[in-house]
Amino acid sequence: MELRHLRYFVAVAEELSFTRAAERLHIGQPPLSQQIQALEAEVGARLLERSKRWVRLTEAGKLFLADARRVLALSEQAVLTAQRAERGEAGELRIGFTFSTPFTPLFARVINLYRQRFPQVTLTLRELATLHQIDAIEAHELDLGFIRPPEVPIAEGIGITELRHDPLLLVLPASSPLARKKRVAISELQGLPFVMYPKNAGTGIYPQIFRLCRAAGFVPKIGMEAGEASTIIGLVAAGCGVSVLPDSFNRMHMEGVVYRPLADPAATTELWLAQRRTDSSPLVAAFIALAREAVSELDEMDEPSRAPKKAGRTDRT
Amino acid sequence: MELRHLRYFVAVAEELSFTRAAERLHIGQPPLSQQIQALEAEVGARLLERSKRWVRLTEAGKLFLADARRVLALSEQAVLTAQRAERGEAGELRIGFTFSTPFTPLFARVINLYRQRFPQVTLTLRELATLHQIDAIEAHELDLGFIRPPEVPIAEGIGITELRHDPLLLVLPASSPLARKKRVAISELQGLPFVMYPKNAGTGIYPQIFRLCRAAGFVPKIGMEAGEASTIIGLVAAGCGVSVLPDSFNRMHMEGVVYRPLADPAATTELWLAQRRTDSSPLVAAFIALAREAVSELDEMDEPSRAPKKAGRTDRT
DNA sequence: CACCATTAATACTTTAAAGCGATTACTGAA
DNA sequence: TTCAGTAATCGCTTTAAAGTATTAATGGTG
Repeated sequence: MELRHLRYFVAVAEELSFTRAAERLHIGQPPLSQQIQALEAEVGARLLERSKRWVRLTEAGKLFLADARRVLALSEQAVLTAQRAERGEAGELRIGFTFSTPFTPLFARVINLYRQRFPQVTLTLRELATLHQIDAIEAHELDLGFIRPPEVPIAEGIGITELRHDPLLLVLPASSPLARKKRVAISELQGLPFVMYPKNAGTGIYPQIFRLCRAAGFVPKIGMEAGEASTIIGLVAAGCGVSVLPDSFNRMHMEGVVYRPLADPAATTELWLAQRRTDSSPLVAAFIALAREAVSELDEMDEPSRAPKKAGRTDRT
Repeated sequence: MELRHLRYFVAVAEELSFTRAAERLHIGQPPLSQQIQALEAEVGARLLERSKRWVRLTEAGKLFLADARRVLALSEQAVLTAQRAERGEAGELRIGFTFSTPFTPLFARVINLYRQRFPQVTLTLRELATLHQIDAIEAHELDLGFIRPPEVPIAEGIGITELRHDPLLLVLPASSPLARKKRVAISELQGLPFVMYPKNAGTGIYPQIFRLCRAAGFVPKIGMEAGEASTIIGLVAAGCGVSVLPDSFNRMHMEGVVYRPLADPAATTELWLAQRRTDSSPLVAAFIALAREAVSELDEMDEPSRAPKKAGRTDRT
C-alpha cells in the first residue's frame, strides 16, 4: 500500500465517481479503477460499492476514509515539520552551562530570546563543568556549551565563540579596611583567608586565583570551601574571609558585603560558547548568531561611553 | 512521496547504515540510496548526514522519523480497522490504563460489562502511564484512557470523566511499630525510607507523595525504586521501607505486609476516564455511559449507609 | 421499446521509475 | 601503503503505473 492509493481512494470517496475523481487527479479513469481494486485487494475489504450507475462507500470504506485522510494530513505535516527544522525553526538543542553562567545577564537574555524566536525548538539545559561539557559536546551529548577558559588546551574538534570578557570581582566584608578603596591590588590580599569553591569542583576560577596570587608573590590561604555562590557570599558577610567571583555575581546583593574590582588587568574571566566545529545544524548556527546579537545589544545598553570590557566577538574557529 | 519512502527512511534511520537497511528491506543498496535522495529532494530538507563511514540523523531527520513512524503505524491501523468492519465487527476501542487500574473492581466490571453488551467491539487494552496515555489519545493511538490526575494541566483537547475517589493506602511491613495503629498520619513517616516507582515513570503517585510529605514538613527519603507494584510490595515485605499505593491494591495480600489508611484527608487518588473531546464515536460514548453506570452500581453495593467516597460522576468536559 | 448517454471494468500498449549488478570514490584502520 | 567497508554513480532490466481503445451494463428518453 502506498500513499497514492490513499490519495486516489479519498478522491473517489469524495467525488463518488471514478470519472470525476480521475479528472481531479489528472489521470485516466481505467488506471484509477485498477489502483482502487489493488487497494481493496491489499486491505482485504470492499471499500466502495459500485453499480454501473453510482458509487457508494461501504461501512469499511467510511472508516477507512477517515483514517486515510488522517494519514495523508499527517504525512504532509511531517514534511512541513522537517522543513521547519531545516530552516532552524524546530528541533532540540542541548546546551550546557557552568555553575556561574546563570548569573550573567547575557545567558538569560540569549535563552529567552531564543525561546521566543524559535518556540518550536526544545531547549535542554544542563549544568556541567567546562571540561565535562567539552567531552559531552564531542560525544554528541550536547550541542552547545557556555564554558569558561579551561586550563588545558581545548580539543581540536571544538569551535569557540568568545562572548564576554568580564572582570573578576573581589568579594569583601563591608567592615574590611580594604572596602574603603575603590579598587584593590591582588598583593593586598596576602594573608587574608579565602572562601572558595572546593578544589575538585572543576571550576576554572580556583586555579586562576592561585595563578594570580602566585604572580603577586604569595600563596592564597584557603579559609573555607563552599559549593554554592550564595553560600560563599554569606560566609564572606559573616567575616570568614574574602572571595573572588566573576563580575556577573554583583547582582547578588547581601547585607554586609561589598564588591570591588581587582587592579590586576589579568584578573578577568571570559565566557565562551563552544560547539562541534563540524556541526552544520542550522539550530546551532541560529543560536550562535543570536548570542552575538545579544552580546552587542547588551554592550550598547550597558555603558556606551565607558568602553565596556567585551570580547569583541572574536572567533577562534 | 509514498509510504515506500517512509519505510525506507525508517529502516535507514534505525540501522544507521544504508547497507544493513537495504538487507533488511530485501532490496539492493543503490536503489535505497536513490529513494532516500528522492525523498530528501521532495521534502526539501536534508534528513541524513552521511560520510563514507557513518550515517547520522539531522535535526530535521529526527523529527521526520517520529512523524514517519506515526504515519506508518496509522496506515496499518487503518487497514486493520477496515478489515474488522468487513467482518461485520462493530469496531475497535483502544483503551489505556495505568498500572494501578486493573486492581480496581470498577475497571474489571466496566470492561466485562462492555464485552458482554457489545461483543462485536474489539477491545484493545494497553498499560501506559497517565501522561503517555494523554499523548496517545491525542495522537489517535488510543480512544480512551483510565488515568490518574496528572501534575501538569491537562491538554485542551482532552475531556475527563471522574469515576472514583479512593483513599491512598500506606503499605507497611507487619513488623513496623506503625502497623499497630489503625490509621497513620503522614508526619509519622518522616525519616522512613520509601519504596517508589522510578521518578521518570510518569506515574502521578510519585509527585503526590512528595507533595503530601512536603505539606507535612519533610522531604521523603527514597530508599528504593521498582517498576512494578508487586515488586514494591515485595520490597516492603522485605523491610526495605514503606510505600503508598492506591486503595485498590488492598486486594493484593502478601505475607508480612499490612495496609493502613492515611489520616490526611488529601491523601486520596482519583480515577479518571479520558477521551478526545472531538471524538464523536458512538462506541466511546457507550463506553463512558457504561462506566458511569458501573460507578453508581458499585457505590450502592459497596456500602449504601457509610457514604462511600465517590466522585459523583462530575464532568470536566 | 429501442436507442443513447453514462459509467465502471477489461485488454492491451506505452512509459516511467524502481530495482539490479558492476563499479567508483572515499574513509579510517591495520 | 594497503585493505576493508561504505555510500554514490552508471547503465541496464524489470516492474508496475498510466494511457488508449473497447466492452458491458444501466437508467433515462423519445
